[in-house]
Amino acid sequence: MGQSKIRNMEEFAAISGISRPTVSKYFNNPDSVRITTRAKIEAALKKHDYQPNVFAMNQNRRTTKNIGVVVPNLADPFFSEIGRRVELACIEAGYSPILLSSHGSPEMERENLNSLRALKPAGVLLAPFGRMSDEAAVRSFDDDFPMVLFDANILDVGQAFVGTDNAQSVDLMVEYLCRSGEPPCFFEMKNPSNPNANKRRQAYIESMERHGQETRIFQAEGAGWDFEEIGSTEGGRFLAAQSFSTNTILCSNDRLAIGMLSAAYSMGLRVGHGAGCDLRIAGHDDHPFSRFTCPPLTTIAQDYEAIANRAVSELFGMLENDDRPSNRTETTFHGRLIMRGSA
Amino acid sequence: MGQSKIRNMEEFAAISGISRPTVSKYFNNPDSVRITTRAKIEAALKKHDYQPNVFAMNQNRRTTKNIGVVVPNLADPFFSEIGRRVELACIEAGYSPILLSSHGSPEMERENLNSLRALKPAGVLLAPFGRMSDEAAVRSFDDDFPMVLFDANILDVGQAFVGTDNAQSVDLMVEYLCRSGEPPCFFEMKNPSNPNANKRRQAYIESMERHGQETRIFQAEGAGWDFEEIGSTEGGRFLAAQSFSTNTILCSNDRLAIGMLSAAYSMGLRVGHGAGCDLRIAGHDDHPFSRFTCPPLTTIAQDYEAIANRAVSELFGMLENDDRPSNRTETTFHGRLIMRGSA
DNA sequence: ATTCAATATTTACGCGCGCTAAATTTTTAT
DNA sequence: ATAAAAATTTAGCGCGCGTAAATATTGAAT
Repeated sequence: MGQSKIRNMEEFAAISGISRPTVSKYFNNPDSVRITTRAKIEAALKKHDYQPNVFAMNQNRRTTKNIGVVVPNLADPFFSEIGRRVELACIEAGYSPILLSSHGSPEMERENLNSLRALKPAGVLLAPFGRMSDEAAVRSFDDDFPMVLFDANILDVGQAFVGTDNAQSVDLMVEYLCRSGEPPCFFEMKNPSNPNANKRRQAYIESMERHGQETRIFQAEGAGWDFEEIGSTEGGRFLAAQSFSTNTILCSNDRLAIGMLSAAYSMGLRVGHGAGCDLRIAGHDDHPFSRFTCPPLTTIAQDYEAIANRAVSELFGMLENDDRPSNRTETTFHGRLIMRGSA
Repeated sequence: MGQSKIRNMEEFAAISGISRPTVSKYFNNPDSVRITTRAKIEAALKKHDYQPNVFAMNQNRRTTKNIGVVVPNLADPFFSEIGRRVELACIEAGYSPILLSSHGSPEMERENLNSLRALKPAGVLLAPFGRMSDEAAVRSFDDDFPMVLFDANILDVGQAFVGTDNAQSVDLMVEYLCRSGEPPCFFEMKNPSNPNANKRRQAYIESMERHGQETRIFQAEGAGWDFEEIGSTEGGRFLAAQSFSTNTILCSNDRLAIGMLSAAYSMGLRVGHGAGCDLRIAGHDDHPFSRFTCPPLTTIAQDYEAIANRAVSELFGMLENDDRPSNRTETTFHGRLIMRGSA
């Protein structure tokens, strides 16, 4: 392919022996032109490799092929992993994902949404901060563009929500922990950065009550996204003070758990469910690195793949039907219990 | 700000009592118009909040404000961290970074560069795969756009390279390990995904020779980006077979080290430099999670901030002078030895 | 007040493509 | 073969802005 330089669609159309509007149709949808003309165009394409000017296209089209993908923090492996999958699914579907991280700052989430406006996205996939999000900004964006929320829900925002069923997943863990040893204490941040934390606490409470157990919640000070640090420092403080009333700790997420594992190690506490162990620690999310902690972390696996694919297909469903269904859907996938050494 | 809806620059110019081209000049560079007209424009801006259409701008400008940022794998915390910093530095400078991950696939690196072409980027910051990169594609891109390489170098590609001085950093570690205990074995992948690996091996060899020590290199099978998995499986295999000829292992990077820590733990080996320890393990990079391994990982910290900032400033230097200096620069920053529990 | 160069603004045109309506051709169905 | 349907072509406007060249304005020096 490709030797001569073609300036624009006009020239390319001339070369391929087809009129410009038809060539334009072809690039919008190759199936919309007659098979023979399609062949001609593609033949010319092989010899001259031309592609339409993106800016001119986007300027004149009523809708672009851009998909905004906004996550709160790409430095968190959870979001980099799910963001990655969402990105690939968009490409697969012939769209151009634009991946934006808010770097842990709700304000930048607002800025990101604002930048996206200028790109006239066909739709947006947003993993919001939740209650820390600028709700007015998010709602306003929702009014103007097709939007699907994932990971964290906001009441009535977006045409769909896709995430994990925290009630189910936490119950699974609580049930396992109660069955296999002492009932779990719950360790979390006092002011969690992620709204799932609240659902998980609630799920813990309900599950413990269902098992006839007393709830024991321990909240760490500190804000931000340095979860391991908080888990290590604050969790270590609780450990040192022997505050936990059982030997089993369910952490609100894996990153806190990793921090606590680190604290326990440094205190010489032996973590695990075997004989001679002092402590059981469990997490939630099945972070990419949880398999390699010492001991490996018992946790709940979120179905990254399913969440990403469903979020994308929900959005593309709206796009292709070109309507915004009045019935907002909420899809939650079950978590899977991953039993490893730590609990 | 902002009640009425302004369609285009024409309307906005009318409202502010200035001609459209002057308004256009203003948006290109507010300082380029007379102070009195600038005041008028900004007054109008306060009342009507308008912003120029990005697509129309980019179509007609000879150069956009887009900066392509391409990294091999955002799922690797090293790249998500350095990518993050590069991104922020670009925004700071008034440019629009477009962050693209190649998801571990050199082929997608080529595709990413290709997609970038369509966006007429003002410049590109590329962390290449190195020898696995499609060198022709990278060079061709280099011909057409200002480009700065970071993390991994390719001979004579890009107007500048910014990275870490592996010779210095590895030597620092080797020196420390030799001084404080048995000389290190070197653990790496046989077919490393990252070109720095080769430099580090070379640096290890030279440093060991300088210290009058015999070099001992152990290479793991396996390819791809699941470094922890490889470190755990293959590293564990070496450990089980007692292949290592000293009790000290320097891993080519932290992720391999994390895997090996995991293997050592599962085998009941005690890692550290204290009394009663069986093994010392050290890494390289100071991954965000290395502080929280068990034991915490002794490693070399790369200066993420400095690398990101320098790469960006090298690029913007070229952009603002609007010339491509003939003298290609290579900047490497020193690594810092981070002594923690593991070695 | 006048002059003149420096600077700012306006005029005029072009970028590359989407979209539409009407005219024409080609294909499909009868 | 013929009519109906579908696809293509012709023609042309519009999108929102950048930019070179022409013109006007400014302010300092006479």
